[in-house]
Amino acid sequence: MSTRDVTIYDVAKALNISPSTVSRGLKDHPHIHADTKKRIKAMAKEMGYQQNKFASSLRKRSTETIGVVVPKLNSYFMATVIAGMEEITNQYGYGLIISQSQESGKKETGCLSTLFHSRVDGLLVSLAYDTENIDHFNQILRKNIPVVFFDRVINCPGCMGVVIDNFMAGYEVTSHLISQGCRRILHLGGNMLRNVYSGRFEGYKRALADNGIDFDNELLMISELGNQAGLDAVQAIMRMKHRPDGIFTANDTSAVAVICELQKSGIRVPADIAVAGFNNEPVSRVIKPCLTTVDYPAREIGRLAASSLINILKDKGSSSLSTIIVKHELIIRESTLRKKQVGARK
Amino acid sequence: MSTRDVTIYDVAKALNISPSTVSRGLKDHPHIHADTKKRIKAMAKEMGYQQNKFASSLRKRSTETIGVVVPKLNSYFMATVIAGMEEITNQYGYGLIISQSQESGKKETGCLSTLFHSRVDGLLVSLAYDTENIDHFNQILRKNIPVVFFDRVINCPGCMGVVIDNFMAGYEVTSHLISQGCRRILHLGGNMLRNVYSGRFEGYKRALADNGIDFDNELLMISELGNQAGLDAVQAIMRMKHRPDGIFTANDTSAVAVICELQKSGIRVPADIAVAGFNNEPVSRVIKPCLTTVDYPAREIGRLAASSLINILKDKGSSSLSTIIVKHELIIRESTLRKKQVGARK
DNA sequence: TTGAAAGCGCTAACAA
DNA sequence: TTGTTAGCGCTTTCAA
Repeated sequence: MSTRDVTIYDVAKALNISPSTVSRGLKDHPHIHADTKKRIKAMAKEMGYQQNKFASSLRKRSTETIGVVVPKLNSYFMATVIAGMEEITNQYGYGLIISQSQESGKKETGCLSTLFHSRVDGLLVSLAYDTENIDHFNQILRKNIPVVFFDRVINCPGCMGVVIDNFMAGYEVTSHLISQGCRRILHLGGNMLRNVYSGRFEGYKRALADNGIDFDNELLMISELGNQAGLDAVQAIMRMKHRPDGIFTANDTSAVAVICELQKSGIRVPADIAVAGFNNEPVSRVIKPCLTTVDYPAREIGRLAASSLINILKDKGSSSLSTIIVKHELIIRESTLRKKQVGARK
Repeated sequence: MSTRDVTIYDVAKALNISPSTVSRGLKDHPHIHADTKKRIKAMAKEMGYQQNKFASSLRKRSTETIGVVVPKLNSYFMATVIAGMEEITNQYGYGLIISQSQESGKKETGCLSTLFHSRVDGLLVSLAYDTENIDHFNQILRKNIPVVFFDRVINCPGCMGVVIDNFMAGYEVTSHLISQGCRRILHLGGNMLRNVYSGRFEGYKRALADNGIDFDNELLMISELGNQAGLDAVQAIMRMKHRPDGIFTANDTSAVAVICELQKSGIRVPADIAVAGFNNEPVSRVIKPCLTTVDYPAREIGRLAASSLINILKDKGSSSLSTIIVKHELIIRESTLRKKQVGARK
């Protein structure tokens, strides 16, 4: 191909010093004379030296690379989380390898294996929809590669997690619906293996209980929370003899689909049925009526997950690993406002 | 940390053969006896051998890694393009490093430099909104690292591009608006340095001309095509003495913002003003009226870009580099249907 | 068909 | 404060 790269040997020769001194000088080793450092850096720059990361990784047995596994990339939430991660990792000189599990536990296994073989130093993971256990992490955990989960976490010895309080958020959404006069609230939830969905559901149940409303199993629907799920849910609702007067869906995508379909069926939102979603995706402000939802501090989650991981990587053996809970916010909009009151709008 | 990795030396020792034979056997070198290969592979598997990519990269001076630079990750379009790329690159054993320029030419320079230092074998790039030239590619091009642009391409000696026919798409959208009785069509466009925006604009102009409508400079607005741009555009429209009867925006985000704001201002869509967007993002089916837009074959673009790059990488010197044009499709929905006719709906 | 040996570029233990 | 030296694990040329 092209001309060979400049190496520390070339720089050393040009300066008439040894390669190791160059290596040390370049990374500000304390034992090198300030003048020498200056000369080394100047010469390196002049000659267009750039470090060969493979040689370095090979030697140091560390890659300065972090693997990221997300269910999908196509949400505003994920894009923002990743931007937050990049912000931190770039600061510390780490690179990011991003891969999508496409919500499939099987593909997630593939992603992990690829990242493992790329010898990432650590992992940032949000689990796929249908991941059942952490067997596919064994290989990684055995090697003591640290893993920080975010958003969709799982109980995993020695791993950290960054989450919101899904229970509380679910509780708040449901309480809000109740405060708007809803008594039969349907919950459109996801796979209860995922903390985010079980948490929201438990919060929903507790809010019902705290308000003296019995939980009705007919009003719980589990799905993958996509567009189709929204349509199906409305079909089912239309067939009910005793329809709900409120719906709490575990994400915005399905909430939007539900609202569209309800409206098509001649049902008014929120007058007949109030609808609340989750995530505060931009689409929640496009749909009419605007969607009540829960906001996540996505960028902050990304930053926290990344800096936690880097802490572990630096400290090597930092113990007291645990879970970080960041705060969420209930965003009240028209889709649930049935009483003429001043709600906090956004 | 943990136990050392299994190397080809370990496998060789276990089999009482030489490391070079193991290396060859593992990659199906033709000169190795079939039996030996079988034994090598079996033993490697049994011992849990996994190749050290750094040693290999260091030696071969190639990383089997492809760098991807995109403006932003938060669209359905990009997520799908990337999924298409992964599909192909995984097949050929290449890894992907994805980075976001956040629509900034300056950050794009940073991304390229990082990827360059990671010594990617090739690059897949969609340019940032305000990138002015290809100076920041010099470093990469000088090293003969192949670059394939997609969607937002640029004229660059020796580089390939994968695009849709933006001119034709712009022409079709505008012609459609005209067929719906629009005569004063406003174009909300982007930076004309970007092929996608200049193409759409030129198509718009040509359609006007072909229908005997003079291009009116007052009806061209350039912006970054975000939410705010939509609001601003409507503000400006409201102040016009002679308002447009149709709007063609260069993306769906701004089209959606425009429709919301028009409706807030008491203007009916499409009766008073018809609105068409571009990209067929999912939100185009949420907004009411549903948005007329142009569909891109995102996954296909990703696949084509990736396989083109891999072809170059394999063939080493493959010339006749050029541009691949994939087909788009005008999706007609309610936001532009002003005449009672049967349109192709989707 | 297989083996020996050199070296990719860097780091770090040890020596000076 | 700087230098010497020995690898990290792999590929590949040359020789057998």
